[in-house]
Amino acid sequence: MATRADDGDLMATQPPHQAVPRSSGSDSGPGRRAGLDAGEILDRAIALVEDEGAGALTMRRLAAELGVATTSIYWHVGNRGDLVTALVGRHGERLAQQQIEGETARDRVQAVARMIWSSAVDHREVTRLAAAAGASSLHARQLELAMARELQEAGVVGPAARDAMRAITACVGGFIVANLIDDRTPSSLRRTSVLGGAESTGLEPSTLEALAEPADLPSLFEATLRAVVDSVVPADLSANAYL
Amino acid sequence: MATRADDGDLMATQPPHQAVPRSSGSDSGPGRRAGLDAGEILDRAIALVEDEGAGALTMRRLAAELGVATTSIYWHVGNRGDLVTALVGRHGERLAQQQIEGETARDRVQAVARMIWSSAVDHREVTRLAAAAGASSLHARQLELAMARELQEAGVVGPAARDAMRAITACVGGFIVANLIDDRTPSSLRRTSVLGGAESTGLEPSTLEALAEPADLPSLFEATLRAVVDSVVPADLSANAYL
DNA sequence: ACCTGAACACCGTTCAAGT
DNA sequence: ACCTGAACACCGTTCAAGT
Repeated sequence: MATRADDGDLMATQPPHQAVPRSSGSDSGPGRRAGLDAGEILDRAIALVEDEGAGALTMRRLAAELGVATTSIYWHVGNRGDLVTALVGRHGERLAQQQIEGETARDRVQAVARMIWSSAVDHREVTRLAAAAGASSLHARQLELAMARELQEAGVVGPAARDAMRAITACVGGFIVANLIDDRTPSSLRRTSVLGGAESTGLEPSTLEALAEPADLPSLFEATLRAVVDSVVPADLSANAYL
Repeated sequence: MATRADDGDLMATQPPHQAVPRSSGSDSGPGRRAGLDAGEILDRAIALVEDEGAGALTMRRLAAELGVATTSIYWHVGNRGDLVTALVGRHGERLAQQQIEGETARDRVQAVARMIWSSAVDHREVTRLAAAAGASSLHARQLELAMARELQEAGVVGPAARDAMRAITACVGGFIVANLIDDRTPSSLRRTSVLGGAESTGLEPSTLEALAEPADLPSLFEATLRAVVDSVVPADLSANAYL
């Protein structure tokens, strides 16, 4: 089917941006420039997002930041979708360095859940970008794998481990989204938006008043995740090994 | 401070789009046109989103759909942010019509959680739009109020009711987001994306294999929400009223 | 192999002008 | 009171062309 020269030729002019990790000095030919590499572009993009918000990440703006033509980015990392995916993945790998602590396996599973949560809080703009791209799970990938390892320690393996992980990370993700929204919503706005008008809600005044106040999400997170983890991870076997 | 005529004059030429519900025939003057009203615009926008996806909702496209100049929309409903907010709120009110069933208060709380979930599944594009605008909570507002009422029935009032509701809706929201992402991700893509390369993960093969398969989110949702609701809503008092 | 400028097809929004 | 067209300042993306 394929004539021998047909795709070997295309590689140079068609969008490459997949392999090209510019490893060693394999190309020191005459036309060489000091030049960009994908890593530099991604690091600059991460810094831009962290400093000025997810909304600041445009191809033109990033190119200006790098002192380069907009179109150069396409050559190295592909289009905006590819850029965001690579950026989120790269950032996510930096989140999985911390030590996991806890007595029981349950504690360590919850410790990983807490790490996902606090990573998101500490890097909210990257988190926002990842969420907008539907790449939250990619962002937390390394931490999710760490959670899967702790689940295995607790005796949860195979499909059960996947289900446990998915249930826990879904809840963690929900709290993260809630937190992202809360810190964009000025409290003045919340008060009036509980109801559209003044229709009767069938709620007691104390409840109505409480709904206008923000919740303490960090403690709610702790308590709720404790319940979810406990429901999904069996009690530590070593604790009652003597029975 | 304010001279008497300064803002009365502005009302007509400044963006109105707030009150104007075009109630009765209060204006049947000479220059009157059959014309738009905000409700028609919002309904058309909802239909557009449900038919062609959240991405199809642009000011120009919606105007074309209505056979009207783009700028007319601004007069009636304001800018795109206002449009989305109004649309999501309007759609949300249609979601709260169903009957809430369940023996115990706990069951009814969970029934409302399930209604939020299945509404999102049934109207995923509006849900996607709401999520992108950070308006998920507005979308579910009426159902959240219904949940608060059921919580009160269960004896949870005031700040405790708010906290219970926020914890439950955070988890529900997390499952909804997970579901939105799952049904955009072709299964072929999932398989290769579990790992970046082939680094060792410390996971057993059966777990690794399970992670490449999708989870059954609806049943995971049921089981997880049961745990969350139980942890947050005290057991029905009437059940042991005789003790 | 790498980088560029010009061009295209979109966006949301404003505003003076019409009736 | 309502609706319009023109214009502005942005986007992401493609592509022929340079070195």
